[in-house]
Amino acid sequence: MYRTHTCGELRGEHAGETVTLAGWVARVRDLGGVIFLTLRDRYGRTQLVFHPERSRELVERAKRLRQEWVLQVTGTVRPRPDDMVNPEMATGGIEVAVDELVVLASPDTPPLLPEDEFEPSEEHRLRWRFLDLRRERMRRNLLARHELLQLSRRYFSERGFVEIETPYLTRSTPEGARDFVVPSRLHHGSWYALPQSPQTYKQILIASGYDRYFQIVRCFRDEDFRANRQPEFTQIDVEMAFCHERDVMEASEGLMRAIFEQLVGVEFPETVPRMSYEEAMRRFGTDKPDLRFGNELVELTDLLAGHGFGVIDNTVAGGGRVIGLRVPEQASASRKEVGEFESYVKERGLGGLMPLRRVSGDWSGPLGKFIPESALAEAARTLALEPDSDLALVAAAPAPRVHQVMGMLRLELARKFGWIDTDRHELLWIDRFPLFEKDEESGRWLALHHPFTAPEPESFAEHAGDPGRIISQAYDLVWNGEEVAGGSLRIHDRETQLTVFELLGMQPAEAKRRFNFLMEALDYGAPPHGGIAFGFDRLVMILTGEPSIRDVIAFPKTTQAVALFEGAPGEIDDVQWRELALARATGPGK
RNA sequence: GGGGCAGUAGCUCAGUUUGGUUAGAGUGUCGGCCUGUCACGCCGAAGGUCGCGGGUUCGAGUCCCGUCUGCCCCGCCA
Repeated sequence: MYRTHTCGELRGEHAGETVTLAGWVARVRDLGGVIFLTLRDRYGRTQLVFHPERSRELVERAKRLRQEWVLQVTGTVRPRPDDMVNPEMATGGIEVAVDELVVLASPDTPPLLPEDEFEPSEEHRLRWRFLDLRRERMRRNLLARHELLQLSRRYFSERGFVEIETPYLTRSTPEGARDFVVPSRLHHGSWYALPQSPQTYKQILIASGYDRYFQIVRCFRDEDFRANRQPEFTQIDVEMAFCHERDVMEASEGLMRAIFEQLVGVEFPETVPRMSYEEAMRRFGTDKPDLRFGNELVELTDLLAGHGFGVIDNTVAGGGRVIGLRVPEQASASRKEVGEFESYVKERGLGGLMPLRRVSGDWSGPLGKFIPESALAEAARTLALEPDSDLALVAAAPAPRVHQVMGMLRLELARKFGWIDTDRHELLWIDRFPLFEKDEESGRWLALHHPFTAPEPESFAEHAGDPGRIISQAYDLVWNGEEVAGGSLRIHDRETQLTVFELLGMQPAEAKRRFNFLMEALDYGAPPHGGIAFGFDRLVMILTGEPSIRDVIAFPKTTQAVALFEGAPGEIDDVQWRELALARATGPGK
């Protein structure tokens, strides 16, 4: 090796030893006589000293060193003078007095300086990713990711789960997200699809008798991207045979316990609460409520309707609801501030937002004008509104949109007013999801989770004629308002699976064509089974506190799905076009 | 598909509201000084397609139109 130690390991106990280090120049402090230099590698940083009394020639050579040069140095470890100890540095008690210097690389000034005090633009960081990855923050993130990968593998492996890889070249599935597709050279006109998840494969593995499966696996979905969504992302995919919901949840909670205790360093809750989808939507307007703060949605329909206030009465007559949200200590919010909250909900499809507050004994605003005192007082009690202190924001609109938008407003207010205690960690399960939801455009029923999710037997029998009311045996795990895992018990018999396909508008012949491989597996002895998949990147985001998924992935894509560093997607050459029997589309509509 | 923010020196930004002399700062780079710094300090210099294209104007970084790129949000993401 080029080194005897790393830049992060030398301490006082090494004093007097001759060591060899290798790394990048973080900073140079040339004092004219003596030169200090911070050498960096992924383990840490160590101060080097070039002293004229030790070697004038070395000091002269050290004068030419610049940031990000790669060095190998040999020297003596010595304790720093007492008043020169740097308590900020792990190695701050020592320094290495250099006797030999080898310059292993002397690059030009790099376009991105990893030690820079400024945050480079994201475009620049992605273009020069290899330099960006030298930065302390990215080093920390990638190492946290590594820790979670290892912990997860260890956890499932030690509990008898077998990691089995499944294909990346697979067939396109009709439902769900848009597929990334790959043309076949040997079968012109046929295409592979990259998996949106290994869902069908893992169910088949269960039918094959691998009764506990897991895989840390890449998934691909060609949709629009966000701060927490990438075209390719990683899941911890888990499946179990002979299990109930509770078994999958316990296995999942075990992983979360390990994460809390070993990586986050907080105590794991005695029980992880469960909440139905219906309750979550009603109380928080979302299926992934953030429980680190309160200020829940408050149902005011019955209190505020029927008093002759047109805005409310007309909405309620059309089946709408009136929802309020308490904003503590904002009774003095200006018209402009309230206007900003109103535009926030208007941009998201609500007609308006009414402030409700009692200041010096008077109810202000349109609600105060149209609603009788007694109803307002009751509404204030329901909201726990403190007079002369709190503000409430009230919206009347069709459900469930009014809940969803007020839920978004709740999060927006939490960010704006700092309601979130970032040291808190709140987990909960959301269950009893509807099996189907109606696609507004086509009017068709779509699987809310995926088409292999088992319905709850009673509701399946009871609501055969009303698919919207069928409840599924699906569950999501929510951590601090992020959906970090989602799973379900699966259908394990052909009859139920065909019925569900049919409700989704798929005839048996079509179902056979598309999913025959799964149907056959169900025919020949599939045990009851279920599973879950964790959004691995999102777990790392929460662990590191990063707001962007791109900051926990070594080589991510932009929101336009472009890799700025290596330049993907890119052209293919004419030979490839010919071999794949592809032709460029021309003319309008291309 | 829709809405919003941004693009000026290698990098991070000011300047754009109200068009007007030579487009500034910090940092980095280069040169000089400095023997205990740790974002070392001090002095000096070089460094610009104001994203790109078009328009208005005597004159455009600044106003108008178009376009590209990055980011955020809604829709979308079983």
